[in-house]
Amino acid sequence: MVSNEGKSSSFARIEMMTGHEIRETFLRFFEERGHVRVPSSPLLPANDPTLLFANAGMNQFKDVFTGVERRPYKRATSAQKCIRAGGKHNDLDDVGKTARHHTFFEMLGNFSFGDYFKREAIEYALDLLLNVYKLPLERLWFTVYETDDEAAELWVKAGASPERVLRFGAKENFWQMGDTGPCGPCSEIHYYQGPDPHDPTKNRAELVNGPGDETIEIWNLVFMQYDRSADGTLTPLPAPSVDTGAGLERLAAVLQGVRSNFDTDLLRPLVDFAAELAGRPYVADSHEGFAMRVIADHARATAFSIADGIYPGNEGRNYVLRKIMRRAIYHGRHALGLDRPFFHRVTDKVVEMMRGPYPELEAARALIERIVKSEEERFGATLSTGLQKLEALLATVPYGEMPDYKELARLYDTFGTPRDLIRVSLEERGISIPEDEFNLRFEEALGELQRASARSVDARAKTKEVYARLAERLGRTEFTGYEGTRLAGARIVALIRGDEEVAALHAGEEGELVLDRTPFYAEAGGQVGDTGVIVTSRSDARVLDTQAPVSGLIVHRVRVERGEFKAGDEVTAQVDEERRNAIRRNHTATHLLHAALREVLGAHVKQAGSLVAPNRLRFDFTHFQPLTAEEIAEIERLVNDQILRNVAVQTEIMPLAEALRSGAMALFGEKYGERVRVLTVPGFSKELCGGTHVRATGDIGPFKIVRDEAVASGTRRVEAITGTEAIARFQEDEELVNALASELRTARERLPETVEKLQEELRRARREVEELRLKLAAGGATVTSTDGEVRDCGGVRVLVREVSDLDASGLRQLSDTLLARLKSGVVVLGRRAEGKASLLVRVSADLRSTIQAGQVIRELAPILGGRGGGRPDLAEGGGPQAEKLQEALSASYAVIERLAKTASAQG
RNA sequence: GGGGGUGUAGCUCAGUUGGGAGAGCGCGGGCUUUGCAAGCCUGAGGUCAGGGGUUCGAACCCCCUCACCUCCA
Repeated sequence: MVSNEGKSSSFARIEMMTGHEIRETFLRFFEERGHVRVPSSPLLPANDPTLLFANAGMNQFKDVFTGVERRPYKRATSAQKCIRAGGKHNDLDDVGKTARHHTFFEMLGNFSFGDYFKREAIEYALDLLLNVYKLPLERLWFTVYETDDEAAELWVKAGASPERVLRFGAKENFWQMGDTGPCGPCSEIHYYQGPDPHDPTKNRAELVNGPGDETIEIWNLVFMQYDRSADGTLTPLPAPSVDTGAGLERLAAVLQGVRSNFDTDLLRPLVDFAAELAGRPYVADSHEGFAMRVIADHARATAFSIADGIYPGNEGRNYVLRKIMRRAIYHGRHALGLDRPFFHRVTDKVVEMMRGPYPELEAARALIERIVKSEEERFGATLSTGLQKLEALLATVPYGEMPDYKELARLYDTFGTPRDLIRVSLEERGISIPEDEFNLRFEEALGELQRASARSVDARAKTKEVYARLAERLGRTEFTGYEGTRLAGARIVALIRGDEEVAALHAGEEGELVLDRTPFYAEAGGQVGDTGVIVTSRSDARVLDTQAPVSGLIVHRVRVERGEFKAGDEVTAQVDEERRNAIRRNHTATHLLHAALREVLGAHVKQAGSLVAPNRLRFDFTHFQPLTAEEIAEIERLVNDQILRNVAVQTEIMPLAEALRSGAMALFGEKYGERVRVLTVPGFSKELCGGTHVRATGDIGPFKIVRDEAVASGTRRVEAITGTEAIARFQEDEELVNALASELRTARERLPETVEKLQEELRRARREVEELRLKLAAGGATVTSTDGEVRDCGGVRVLVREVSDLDASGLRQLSDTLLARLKSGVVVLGRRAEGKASLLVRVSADLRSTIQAGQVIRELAPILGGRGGGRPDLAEGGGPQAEKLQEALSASYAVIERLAKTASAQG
């Protein structure tokens, strides 16, 4: 029985624990009870690609619970950094509105991996709460799963009074990791934080898992007891485990006697700092107070994410982070009037507050500031274009009238204009809509918009059943391709055609072969699959590709050229060696490139995808701006230096933990086995990698980056070539430069300046020609004087001329001069060029109502077999029948005369 | 991976069924002047992102490419 030494009557604490002390106390408590203190895993979940962020203390122990992974301890305790944003756990929009919703929080927990079970878990929990944290027993409530008599009994034995132990159904008190796998009942501790705990009308059972937040859950103890199989049956686990979780912020609120997590010393200084930046006091129950809480919470999520290598971007977890950041920035701008970048100062405050327990924050301090600031600037630009578009949209409807929801939603979808901003702008125009209704209609419109454009692309190839069956029956294919590219005496263990296993493949057929051992590398880790041949004395097959549809099962896609292959046949497998060597070069070069990128650009560079093919390599990585020419040159130089060193490439198989300890680069979100292969280029690069590599770096030959592009915001892609490909490229470049130099009659090193000079000369010459032509055309007019050319057509002065020396724009300029001389009248100009003729008609302003230039051109252009049009004072047209230009020009007198007469008759 | 959008002077952006490439700021020169982003006059500065097509004619319409923004998986 756990006794409650701290008497409940003295609710006022002797001295209040800080958040840091509460965390430390928790961890030390369990350390003293045989638990190993395990550091928080990064927010980027290693070993679990299905998870956007670490979101529970047990994440990093998942494989330990399922028995896949073994650790040298059976008891652990941790404070885990978690982010929950969106999804079923937490709606981003709730953060700041309630006392306890957060994007970022810390989860305290103790874990037993098949060691102790319910009894100890319950005793420890109660002991810690009552005797260390000194919580009064009469404020505590306990819940158990409805049929878990064992737990209920244990709580009472430990000191709880029986009426304080409540039973709940599966929704509240049964936990499972997924649809299958370990699961079990859980037990929660709740805390009554209202006044007068002795009054049973106030501190009552209905409040547990009930309405309001007088009573809140503070600790969840999960008893992993069963294994759920696909058909839903539960089998008891041989070694039941314990997984508990207590939110640090909640615990702090309880221990510090405040009702809101935002009033604990973990968050309040950030809220106050936001208030200080805004220059106004924090009033909890106000719009401004809400904004300050949002900023405080989101600043923590932001700082911790960036420190763990998650940067704002437009996909996956990066996108979630961007949403979080922008939400904070928006609220700061809008509710608090913080127009200039401010958020990076709040995140910096987070670094200051949390760098003690989380030194990674201090290490990334400058990076955090830079990234946050640049996101603030980018978002500022997005906001102002969004506002402009919104203004433009509002201008299309009468004042005070509601625009189409679909148009508003389009604004959000296309320009990222926050919906709050849209709603508020509407309000400023006197259109007020209840927030709920607005959100609902907005969502509808948005859904409609996105459904209209969405196509069902989810044709993700399910792993064919045949592979799963084969993998189960055959186990892992032994891969011999590290040592050699040729293997005699391999045995065919399965053949597949289409979706089915077959007994044999015959000449002319395509299908798949599985061997017991193979030198063929299956596509993995970005490296493409090998090609080559598989032969027996009587038959040949060409290997077109090699894949591993199920981990460990190597499948050769083949076309049988001669004879037949049956199960049990002994074959010789020969990989296309030249191609494989090219792949080796590119793969090792990829590692060198990765290391060089980190050295030149910074440690924030992380691999985001890669492709290793025989003719090139492609590498995607996180970086927030295009590479400069100097950076590219520096990277190339570094990589080539390593190649010239010609050091032997080493591979080693070791346990994952040891590899990570030795500083090997691993990919987050990638699944690794317990024993991993580590590839080292001594003194430069160390990475986990299953691919095939060169023996020494010198084998790679020349290395050259040929492309740098953006693949998404925050992610860049470079492509490079090595070996013979690079040499071919250099030769092409050389040829190109030589051809240019000889064409331009200059030395190669003077090419840029020669071209620049040529361009300048060309520009000047063009301008000069233009001026001269114009002068010539207009000058002709002064010499001969316009008088002889001008004819009177029904009272309108008309000047017609062919000027084929001028281009279209020269024609317009000449018409200016001539029309000015004419003062009142019509100018018709024609020109011939490139087998076409064009016409231009100008009418002086005073005649605009009498003769329309467009009308004239519409009558003249058909003569040339074309069309024309324009404005009343200027019109252009033309047609392909250039030989009829004179005819058209002559016809213009009659046309204008007719129009002039019609007009005067009407006038 | 998919949808939507943008790209015009150094910067911020206009540009009307397709018919003369513009404004403000900045920059050069001149004038005026001691007053708060000084005023007036004047000038330079453009591959309308790149390529192809339609057309008598394309910044504008169609197709491809690139860069950037944005929403979603």
